[in-house]
Amino acid sequence: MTKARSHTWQDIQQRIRQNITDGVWVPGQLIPGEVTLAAQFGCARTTVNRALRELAQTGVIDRKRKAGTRVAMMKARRVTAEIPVIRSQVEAQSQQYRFDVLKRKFDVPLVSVKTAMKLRKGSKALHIQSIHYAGAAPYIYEDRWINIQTIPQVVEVDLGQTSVNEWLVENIPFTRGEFVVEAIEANKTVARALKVADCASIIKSRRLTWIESRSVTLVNLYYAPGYQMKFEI
Amino acid sequence: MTKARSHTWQDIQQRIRQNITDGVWVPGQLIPGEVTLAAQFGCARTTVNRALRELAQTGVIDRKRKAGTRVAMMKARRVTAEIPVIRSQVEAQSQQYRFDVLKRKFDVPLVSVKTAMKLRKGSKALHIQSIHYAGAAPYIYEDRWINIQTIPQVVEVDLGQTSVNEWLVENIPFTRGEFVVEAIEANKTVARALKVADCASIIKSRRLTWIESRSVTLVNLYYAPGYQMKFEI
DNA sequence: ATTGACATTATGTACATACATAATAAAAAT
DNA sequence: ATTTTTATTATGTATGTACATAATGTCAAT
Repeated sequence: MTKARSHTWQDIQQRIRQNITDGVWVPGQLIPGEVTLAAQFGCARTTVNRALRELAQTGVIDRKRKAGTRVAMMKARRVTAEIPVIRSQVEAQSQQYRFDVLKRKFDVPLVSVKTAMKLRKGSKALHIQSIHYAGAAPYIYEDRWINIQTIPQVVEVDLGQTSVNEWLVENIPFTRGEFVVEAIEANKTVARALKVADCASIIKSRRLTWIESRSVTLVNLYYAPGYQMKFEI
Repeated sequence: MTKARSHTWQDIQQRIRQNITDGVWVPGQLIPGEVTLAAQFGCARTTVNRALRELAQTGVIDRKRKAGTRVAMMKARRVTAEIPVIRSQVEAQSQQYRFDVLKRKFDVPLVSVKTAMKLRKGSKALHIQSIHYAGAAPYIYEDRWINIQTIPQVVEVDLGQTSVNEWLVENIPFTRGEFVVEAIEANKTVARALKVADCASIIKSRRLTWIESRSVTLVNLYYAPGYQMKFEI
């Protein structure tokens, strides 16, 4: 019996992981309870609990009260990505960042935008269109709507200096939302903005964020051809 | 003084969140220490710790020993998605799932594949190409390489019954890897497989997974036009 | 002024204990 | 046989205590 005398939850977690990757516990199988494991590893139950809790969070195991803990079937994999502000993305490639605001205007949004953002009938929203450049080349074309009911302060922001995006992430600290990615053929507007052919395949992302039940902003981003979105598994 | 007499870490977390969204604590600001907060909320420090720990994990706050805790500047947003097995995706749309294996063969992979998977020079890998259908329509075209050094058992699997993907997720429990998404124009092979025009814009994803330092599989998926990939923020 | 030793401090963790809660199994009532 | 009630059990959480660790500031030695 080798005694690795470290009872950090990370160590316990590692040993549990080991049992799974080594096939000691196979997917679907019930693993020993917390008390048993604690005794086995010679640590407190709370430590085992912490180790298991984080494994459940990342989807390696499934836990249910009374039913116990079993190795996940992994019907789904969780992928995650850090989506930095565009400036950082560009500068990370050691390229010069620059952006142009093409339009900044209060508009009555399209019905699709209005319903998505739960805007009141007839109310206007701030509509901003801009191009982000990496060096001389267009990098991303941005088409954004902002709910000025939720964020009235945004009206005062000087867009010559900071992009709305950066202003928002620095001043509106906590939002939730959805992020949808699809492939499209560039339409005329987008093609002209990104300086690509009309039928070019590009990634479009659509992000809608909320504070509580109030929409903040709806952003459509059109990425220049060749853009890769990277995730971790 | 209203006393919400619940000291669950979720409640404490909610109240801390509230302070951030309400602008009581602005981005970059140092917030009170754990002991202070515990006294304020009338709970144990460990409970505050749990609440703050999870907030740090999701990137709402930044913590450093001795330096204290401050509201994050949110330079980047974390997005996550559940990527289910294709069968589940199709069946979730209440459509019939079916797949065809076009090719299943041991090949010496291209150099790009070989280096990405860290395969030994000249060694073969299992190469599988298949089409996944949603109802009658092609849904995803799959081009996969499997490292048979890592997963020798896969050679025995009957591909008529279960797709390799499903077999892998059910039998190889714990892998890490990367997942890259981009927009491409369908080439001849893909276009024929998905029954779309040659220049059609489609999403291509490339997933490479590892067990420890041994590659498991490299999968290129080509999604039918219109496919949307959804993430949570 | 710079370096190094040391104290200070806020977060991080481990543990024992106690109780809460959800899901299940067993027992009782219909 | 079916439903309802009750007990059981494994996970989930809260707390006090103790100590670990990393980062910072302080003060003395050079």
